[in-house]
Amino acid sequence: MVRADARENRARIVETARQALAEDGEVSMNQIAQRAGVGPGTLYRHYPSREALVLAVYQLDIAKLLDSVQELLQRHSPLDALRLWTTALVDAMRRKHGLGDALSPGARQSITESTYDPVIAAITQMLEAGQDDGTIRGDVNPGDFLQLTGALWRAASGPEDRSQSMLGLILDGISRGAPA
Amino acid sequence: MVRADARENRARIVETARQALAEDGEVSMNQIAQRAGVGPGTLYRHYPSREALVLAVYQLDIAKLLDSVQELLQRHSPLDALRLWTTALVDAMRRKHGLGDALSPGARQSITESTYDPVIAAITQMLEAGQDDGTIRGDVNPGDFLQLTGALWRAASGPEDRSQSMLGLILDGISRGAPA
DNA sequence: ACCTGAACACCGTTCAAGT
DNA sequence: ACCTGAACACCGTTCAAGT
Repeated sequence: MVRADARENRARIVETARQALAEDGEVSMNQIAQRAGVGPGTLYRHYPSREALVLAVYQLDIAKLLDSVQELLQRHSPLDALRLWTTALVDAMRRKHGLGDALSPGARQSITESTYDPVIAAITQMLEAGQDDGTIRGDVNPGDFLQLTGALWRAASGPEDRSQSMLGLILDGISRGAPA
Repeated sequence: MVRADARENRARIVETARQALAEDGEVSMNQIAQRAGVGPGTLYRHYPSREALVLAVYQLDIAKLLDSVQELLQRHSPLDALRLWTTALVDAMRRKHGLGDALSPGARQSITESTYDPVIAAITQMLEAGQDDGTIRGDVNPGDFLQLTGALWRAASGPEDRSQSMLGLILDGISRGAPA
């Protein structure tokens, strides 16, 4: 039986860690515990290592990203929604890789696999919105788009971040009116 | 006036750090000091921060790399020498970037600039050796080759390391007999 | 002019004691 | 069933004391 305070602590810890890690990727575990208003022992009870915590944060990031699709499509054009969403996705990928060798290869792979299907679904949804209103070409494959996202991440992690202009090129390419 | 023991300590510290960091990129400063047989204070007298030390190691790496050209050309064919040398260069680039945000952007840029000319000279030397014995095309530009090296580094730092097969493609491309 | 090593504030992590 | 917080071994870094 999981107690209510435990459930609330758990949620507050990830949320706090998400903010703290966004501000400074090197915040200490004790600082996160303090900001979340729990003892260090409680933090470790829920997330037995730094790796486990950052992994949970990444999964929360992805979950929030998936939830954001609806709102983005309501407030922006499909192309702009796709641009904002992809930028956020690349940021999350960078943070995951920021873990460096602290993350076991197996864990990294399994998390990537477990998020593949919902990510494809989100991309599909935005592409279809653009196809419906005629701003995006009908022959764009969601898997291809995700593949290009990998290139964006590599560019963003490179010597100088050229990912925004690259993303601009890609979005031009999938726009209706662009040559096939 | 710089004392003899100071000069020796300095040299032994970088060399020790080079080995220790190669074995484990997260060795502590105190461990390095102990392995080098000096007190932590001495380490910090010569290299006032972790960043300064790793920077010095990187410069030593590059220096050793430049010195190795002669020997590589004696023991291997020009193409093999170029392959081994480029692989080592990409490794050094990866280690430099492994510093992450711990390295100030200015320091990273200035070190890259200061090593540019000698690196070009080394590449030129190996290309010319291959042109002399007829195994490398005569129209290969050293700057172009170095540019491609950047792509290799990005590939090596990516999700799966494809840099060796990419390097193979590049070397095939500059071989005599390959179409222009 | 340089080296030594004890010391400082802090790190990630653990665990006995509580409720 | 869970939380607290003192404690452990260690971290990067400093600095008074020595030679």
